[in-house]
Amino acid sequence: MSKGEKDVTIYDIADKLNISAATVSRALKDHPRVNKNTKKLIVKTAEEMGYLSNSFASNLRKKSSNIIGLIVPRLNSNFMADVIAGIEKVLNNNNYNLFISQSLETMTKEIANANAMLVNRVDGLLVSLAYDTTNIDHFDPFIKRQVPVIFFDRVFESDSCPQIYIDNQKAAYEVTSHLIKQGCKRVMHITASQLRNVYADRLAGYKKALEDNAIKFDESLVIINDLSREAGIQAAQQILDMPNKPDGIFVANDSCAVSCMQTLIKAGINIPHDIAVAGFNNDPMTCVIEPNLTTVNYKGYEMGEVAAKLVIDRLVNKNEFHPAHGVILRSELIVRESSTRIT
Amino acid sequence: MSKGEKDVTIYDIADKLNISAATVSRALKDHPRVNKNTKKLIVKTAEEMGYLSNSFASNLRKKSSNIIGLIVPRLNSNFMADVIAGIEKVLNNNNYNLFISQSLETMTKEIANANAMLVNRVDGLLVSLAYDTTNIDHFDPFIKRQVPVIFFDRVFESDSCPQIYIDNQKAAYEVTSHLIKQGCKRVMHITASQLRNVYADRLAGYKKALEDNAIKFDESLVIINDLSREAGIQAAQQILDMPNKPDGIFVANDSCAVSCMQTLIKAGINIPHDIAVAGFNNDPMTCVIEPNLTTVNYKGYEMGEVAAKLVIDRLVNKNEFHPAHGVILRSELIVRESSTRIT
DNA sequence: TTGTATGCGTTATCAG
DNA sequence: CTGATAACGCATACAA
Repeated sequence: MSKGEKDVTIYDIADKLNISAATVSRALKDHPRVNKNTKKLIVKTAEEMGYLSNSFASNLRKKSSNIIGLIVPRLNSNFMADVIAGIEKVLNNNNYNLFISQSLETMTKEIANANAMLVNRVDGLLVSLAYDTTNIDHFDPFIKRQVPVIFFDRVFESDSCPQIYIDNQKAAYEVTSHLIKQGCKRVMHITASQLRNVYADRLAGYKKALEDNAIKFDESLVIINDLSREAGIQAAQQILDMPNKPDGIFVANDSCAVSCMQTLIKAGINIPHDIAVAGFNNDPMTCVIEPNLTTVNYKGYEMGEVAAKLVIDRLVNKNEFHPAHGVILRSELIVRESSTRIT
Repeated sequence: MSKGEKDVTIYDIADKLNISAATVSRALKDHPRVNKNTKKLIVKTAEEMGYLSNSFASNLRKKSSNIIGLIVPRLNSNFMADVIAGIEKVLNNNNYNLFISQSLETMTKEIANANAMLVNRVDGLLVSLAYDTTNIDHFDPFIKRQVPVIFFDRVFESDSCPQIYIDNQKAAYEVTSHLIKQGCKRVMHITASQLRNVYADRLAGYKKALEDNAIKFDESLVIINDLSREAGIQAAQQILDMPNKPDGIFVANDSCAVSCMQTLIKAGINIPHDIAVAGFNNDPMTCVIEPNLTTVNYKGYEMGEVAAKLVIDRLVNKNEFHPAHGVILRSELIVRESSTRIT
């Protein structure tokens, strides 16, 4: 071991100042009952000696890490970036750190991530679920240890875990109704794993809108894929092969909607006149594609803030009764040219 | 404290089995010199009792966390997503965990992130610098403590920190030469903070290409901004106001290039015929904009892998001499319609 | 306001 | 192969 110098501890500071380590510890934690002058002196010498509190020891003693874990399907979306920014702001303001990981949409990796969070003893966990997660047993160890687990966006019904999300059914209802109002008679819906509330609810909202407009639900107009760019291209090809094409498409996310649109346009389809298209999420890409994509906007930043506040609240008021179990946030339909037939 | 049950420790397991805690510890760490049967028994009872190793204690004892820190300017780019995926793969295979944070392009936040990493005692640090970072003093504490710090993409010249990047000057030279070959006489360059190698080098490559083509460098054809979407729009407006417009633009990233292009097109400029445009990074957006954007591609995944391997190597071969100080990765020009005038 | 003493849960050393 | 024991560095109950 060629350690340059051994780490400075509170004992080293205590020795140097001829006081007890306890006083040093208290001073550095800004404990109220310690003499102002000695406190100042201790802080100063600690600085001078290059002291760094050993979080391992401190955590061991306090049995808490001040770290919040975050597990999301993917990091590289604008929505998730906003969520994380919101979470970070709140956590930083409350002296917590954030431990981030992504499941890449697989339950296997989600479980691995959860285990890493467990091993590293996060004080709380914020989760948005992967596509194929069928159960949430991997979060049981947290619940058993009283570590709050909070779901956001892609939630899971569970008494032990608060949930934060938007009214996906209502949003999808609005999108579909809008397409119908624009004259669409055969609206297709492209979405993802029905295991996830966000996609199941959007399908439900789509169905409800059809029903309310006296349009019979047609199973063959629903495509379930992974909403990737490639899946959008494939879906478009499938549509192009249909003898009786849809005249409207509601895609459950923007990037898939965009690649689908591109492929249709290349094949000579006029959007919105032959087929009107709408997406979901209000990704910046929606304003790059021509015609600009109609979509649903909801604020990730706010969702992140709410999630972080909620976990902190659980941590601070550990033994209190928490009535609020779910928080529903606002979303809004943004109509653009990809679906505008009537002006 | 209403802790459901106290955490199970190796002592609890030892008591139950009437053996020593030392043996339990060894068995759980798969130490070779422990009886196969007792080992099996210990592992089984640990499982049954819901034992979870206390990483605080373990880390304290071992003086290492098996956590690698990662500080990046932003998480929400495709490039960074690839980098992170590469890092994660390598780290996971080597039993390390990843602690991610973003500086949001400010040195202030970068310093805060570094401090968090320090406090949480990461074993190594991977960094891509923020726009306005003027020095790397905030990484000194790591170096002093022999914690390896490795820069990638946005690097900083420093003897103590290995660096991984692409040859930005060469890439920019190729882009600029390409535009010139397409007939551009007045190529504009839009880039960001010259504190960062990636932007300084790209400007240098741009200048070199001009020089080699006997085009005089014109200060007024260089715009330095933050390469955001908004900056792209502003730059376009500035261009539209110019009496003597450029006939080519090389933008140092794709999202700024795209918003700039959009604004120009809306104003009636024909791309590529009035102005040819090229970006940098090969973001998916480049294939959404019409005409598709010429750009430079480089593999983030690979860069992540290399960075992670390097940090692990430093950790494993702690006291060895490490000759390789920098790694330069490959990049390639991808020509698309936004810059194609000659076919 | 300060000091003393102890334990947090592991791992490593040394002895058997 | 196993056990006893001593750190690791900090925070707190209790005593002064």
